[in-house]
Amino acid sequence: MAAQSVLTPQSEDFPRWYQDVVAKAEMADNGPVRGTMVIRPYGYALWERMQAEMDARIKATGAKNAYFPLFIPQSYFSREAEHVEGFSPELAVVTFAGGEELAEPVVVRPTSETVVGEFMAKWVQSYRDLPLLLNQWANVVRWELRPRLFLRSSEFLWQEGHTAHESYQDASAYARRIHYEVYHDFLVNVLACPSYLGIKPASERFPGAINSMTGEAVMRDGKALQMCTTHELGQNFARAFDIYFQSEAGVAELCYTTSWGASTRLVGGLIMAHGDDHGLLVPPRLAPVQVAVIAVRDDADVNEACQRVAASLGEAHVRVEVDRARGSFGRRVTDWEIKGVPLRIEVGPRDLAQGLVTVVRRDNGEKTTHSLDGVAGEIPALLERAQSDLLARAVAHRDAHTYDVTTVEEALEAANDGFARLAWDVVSGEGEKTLNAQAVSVRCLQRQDGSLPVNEDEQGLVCLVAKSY
RNA sequence: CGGGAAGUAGCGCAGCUUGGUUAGCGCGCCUGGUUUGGGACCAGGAGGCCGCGGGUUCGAAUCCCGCCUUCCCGACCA
Repeated sequence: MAAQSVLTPQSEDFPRWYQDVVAKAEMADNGPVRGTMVIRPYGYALWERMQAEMDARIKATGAKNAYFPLFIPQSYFSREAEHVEGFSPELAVVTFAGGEELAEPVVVRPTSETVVGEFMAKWVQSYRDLPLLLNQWANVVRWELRPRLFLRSSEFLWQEGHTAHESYQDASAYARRIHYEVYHDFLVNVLACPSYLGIKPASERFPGAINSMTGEAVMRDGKALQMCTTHELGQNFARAFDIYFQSEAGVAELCYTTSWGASTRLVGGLIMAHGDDHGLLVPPRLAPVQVAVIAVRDDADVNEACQRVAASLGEAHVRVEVDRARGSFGRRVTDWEIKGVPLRIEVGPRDLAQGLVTVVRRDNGEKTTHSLDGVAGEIPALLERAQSDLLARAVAHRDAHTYDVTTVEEALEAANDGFARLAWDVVSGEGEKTLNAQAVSVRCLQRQDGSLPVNEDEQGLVCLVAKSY
């Protein structure tokens, strides 16, 4: 029966494969306005799972959710020189509303440091009010020149954290905590995406930040994708928005602030980090549907057995969906594969006659036979094994596509297939320009042991360079 | 925003070069039946401002101009 592949093979045309997956897995459609995106239920379910996992981690660091307005006075942006310069080109500005020209144009938020800063200034009076740890789940708008579903849309969904602290040390420590305990932990343990953590070189820094940290993942085609970002804003925004507090000694002092975000781009990252020619591959801990219980035939006994298995899985807190036999078996199997559901339990009359069902792993195609009564109990362990195998595969892929080199020329060569790692001294300055001219950028700087530097001034740093999305 | 490609049914495409009556095909969709252990089959059926606007012409999917959108490669970027 060997059907022709439903998706364009990755090796033939990776961008086309990506679009095929987005469409065939029913994740998203282009919106009517350039760069906008309609997120379909399956795509949104994936995002909701990401939200749930990240939200729990964010709250565990002590931050609380709040919500700030979509519209920001344009004047707020001019208060921080680098910020306005960095964001001006991609702002959407409302100049006309309620039937008339507005006295002051209103910006549709591209990020909320400014408006949050304004209110932090109001809420922070004393050192006792610090740290102030806020997060919001919101949409933002950036008028991007080259949109791609999930990876870069004019409007996207994200979380943005904003915090204010007494000291540089406290702000810096908290930012690093977010980077490790929220983002890195989520990326590794849920998304199974082992990304490189590092700091951005000055050229790639967030407008207004004194330091930007990033998590850079390796996609299946070897390109880089920034999965998250954490900024130390120093006192830049505190100064611009008068975020002062009175210290224990009774002196007015400027706060240190941070901001950090992860967006619906992660859905694109999920696709490109794990997907294969059969479609998406969703790590079990993330999957909105972890197990599809598939009725091979629309038969009373089969359906009853499916319901029983699904019910026991539900009791074991496994996210499960039953696929009754409406349509051909092969078609339904293919559809679940495209959506990347980690496990299928196939229930058919032949197996059932012996009290058996078949379990199939999406990641490696492995089929195993289990007893109808016992299968539900074995699923959690199978899901965990699939999760760790997926992570191991991603680590191997990352390592296989990371090349230690010594010159800018070698780095350029390596960037055709992945990341190049080399001494930052070699690249800093002219080298970075040379790389940029070939669409290769410095993704991040690390210490030699892979840990996060304090800043770019540290000696002996290495940089990871790659082509990126 | 620069360079390239493309917009014809939900999706993928043919038709356009050389303008000419009711615009085709495959998949999908609907109805009925047979099916269902890896994208099923038969029969019948629905579905089109040929991206939008203007122009040329007796006549435009087809030729010309403008715009919009999508895709690829860059610059901007989560």
